[in-house]
Amino acid sequence: MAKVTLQTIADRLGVSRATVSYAFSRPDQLSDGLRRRILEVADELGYAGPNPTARSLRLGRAGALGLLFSETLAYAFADPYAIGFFQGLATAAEDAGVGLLILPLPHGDRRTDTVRDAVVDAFCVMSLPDGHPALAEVLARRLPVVVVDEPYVPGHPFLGIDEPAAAGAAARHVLGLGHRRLGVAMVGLHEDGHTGWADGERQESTVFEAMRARRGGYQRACEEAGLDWGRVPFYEVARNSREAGRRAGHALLGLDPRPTAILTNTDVLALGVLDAAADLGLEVPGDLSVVGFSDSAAEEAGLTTIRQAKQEMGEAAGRLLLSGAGAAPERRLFPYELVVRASTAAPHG
Amino acid sequence: MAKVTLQTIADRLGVSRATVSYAFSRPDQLSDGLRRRILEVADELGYAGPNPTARSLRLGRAGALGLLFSETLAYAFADPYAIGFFQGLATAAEDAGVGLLILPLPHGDRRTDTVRDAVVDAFCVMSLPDGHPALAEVLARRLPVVVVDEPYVPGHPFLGIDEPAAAGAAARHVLGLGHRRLGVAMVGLHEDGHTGWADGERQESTVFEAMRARRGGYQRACEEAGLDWGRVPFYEVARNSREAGRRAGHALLGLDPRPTAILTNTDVLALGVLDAAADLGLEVPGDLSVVGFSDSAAEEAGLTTIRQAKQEMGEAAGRLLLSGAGAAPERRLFPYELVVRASTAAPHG
DNA sequence: ATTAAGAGCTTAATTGATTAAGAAGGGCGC
DNA sequence: GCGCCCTTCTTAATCAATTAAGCTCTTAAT
Repeated sequence: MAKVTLQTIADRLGVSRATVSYAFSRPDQLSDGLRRRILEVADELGYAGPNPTARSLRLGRAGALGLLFSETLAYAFADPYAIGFFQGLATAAEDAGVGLLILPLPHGDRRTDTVRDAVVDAFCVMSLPDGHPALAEVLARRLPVVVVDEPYVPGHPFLGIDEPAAAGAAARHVLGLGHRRLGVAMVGLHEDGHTGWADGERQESTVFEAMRARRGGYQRACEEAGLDWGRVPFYEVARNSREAGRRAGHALLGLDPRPTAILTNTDVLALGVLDAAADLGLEVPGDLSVVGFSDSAAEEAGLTTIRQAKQEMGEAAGRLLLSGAGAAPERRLFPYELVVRASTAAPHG
Repeated sequence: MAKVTLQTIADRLGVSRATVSYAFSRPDQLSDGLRRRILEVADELGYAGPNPTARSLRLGRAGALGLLFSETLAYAFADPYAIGFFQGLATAAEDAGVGLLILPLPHGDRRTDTVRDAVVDAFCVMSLPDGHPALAEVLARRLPVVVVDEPYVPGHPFLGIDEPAAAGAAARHVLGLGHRRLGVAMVGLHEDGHTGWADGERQESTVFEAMRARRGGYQRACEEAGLDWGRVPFYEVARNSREAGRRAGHALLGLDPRPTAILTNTDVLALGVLDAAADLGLEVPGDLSVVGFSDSAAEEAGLTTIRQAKQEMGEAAGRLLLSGAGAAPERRLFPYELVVRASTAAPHG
């Protein structure tokens, strides 16, 4: 079963390759009879149809959108925020009839062949740490690119939220309720897999721009409320999992004096903190207030959080890339919203 | 800014195109000096690197796995079972350093250009209804294909579970607890968007093979227990959502006599049934037993369900396709397991 | 001095299509 | 009978690479 190409069929019928091509892609250029015969022979020979790669080369379009995400794919699919974004992006892709090519970035070994070889028309980059080699590789491809959340790349469209403001809103909410002993649990500051207390230097050396900005928002709000940021306990975890959140929760709640409010930079982490509180028999929000981020897993748990329009962002990213105007260097900040639920209240006492 | 190709660089330097190609892909074939000069000029001209499409054409590999799913992508990303499967598939893709191309199947208009044009090395097809045109299109591509869950395509590898047996286990569980008044709520029987009671004919004319098999498993178990299947109320919903499950729940629980146990073919639906029970002030499992399917969203809710190894299935599918032996017509049934939690108990007597 | 080996580059075939432009033939009006 | 248009097909350029094989020189060994 040798390879069957347009030429094979052409030879068999004694017609030119062009004719066979027309039979598939431009029926009006051919007499019905010949066309039928061509399709018949194609079927007989087991022709798989015009080779998409060759077609793509000739037409100069790939029919796919590339998606880059900082984490392993298994992880990406486990993150409710990412999933929400994917949904939006997929909707845009679907409407345009193009595929969505999810590109793995081998963690550890930092080869980026997969970016170099991706047959796509544009790239959507989401949450890459500063200086990640994949970003350079993407830019080298000179295709339309839009970056979501981080990092900001001058000259390319950017989609995100006003991170410091959003984080500030979360912090001011609990401060406004009267809390003075805050604790912070954050994931995604570094890529070294470290879990534990983070001092000022570690906090600021974050390689994830958005997380850095978020932290800055917390700090600013605290300082405006007269708190000494240096005294706000700050726990860093390596993975955005409920289990990691629980660990952070235990660390923070084990302090003396115990924080009365804990800020987290993801909902998943916040859920873990709630678990820790439950472990210790603490009432939420009576003994402890908890704030999440992104409104991705918060509703059922009654979690106060910052809502982000993740689906809208995904769709906007897709449309921007597919509109061709994908290169317009636009910095678009989406609205966020503090959603107050049952996980926050004034401290007693 | 005209297009820059290998040739542009070659011309500029007065060397052959082959030389420039070697500079990128086979450094050992070139003197260091020339190679450096080539890379320099490439940079200067803004060369985007060897064109992946051309490369792919020449090398005969796409570096991507195609994934087909019956639903809209936004929906696929909302389905915990699908997500679990994706995770596994993505892990395999990641290990092999290939991308995962998610292909939208425009719902409604049934064009399948996207399948025809997909630049992939193999296809993974998941849960397609009988006779869906996309399947024919996939088979026409003559690439390695593996089908997951449905439909079974003779001559191609198939991955799934023993649906009738698994469904039977779910049914026998409640029957064994002493329930005699069962109700069934199922999604994904037809594509006509119908929600309501399904008579025998509608039940059996299901276009989704796996769901048909599942239903058969329920029926068999009921009949073996001496129940008249024709009297078991069967409610069909169009979408796999919690809201749809609640609707089904209300329909079933509004019957007189009221069922004491409800079987559902997804966990999401089961959660909706629990909502309906709560609406009506019914105790679970005291007044009502509920069984889900897939163990995709069941743990937190304490739902009794059938656990499927979705991640393992995804990984197996990926490895099968990437091993090249992807054409081996294997029919592999994965283990399932009845997980009994707090949503089922004996009916009170 | 002669030959073999090796380094460094070029030639040319190959991958599998699309499509503008041209050519051959038939039908029609004048 | 002549020119003109239309249909139907062919020719040939093009898309952007990879790579086996061949050609020149050096260099080293005999």
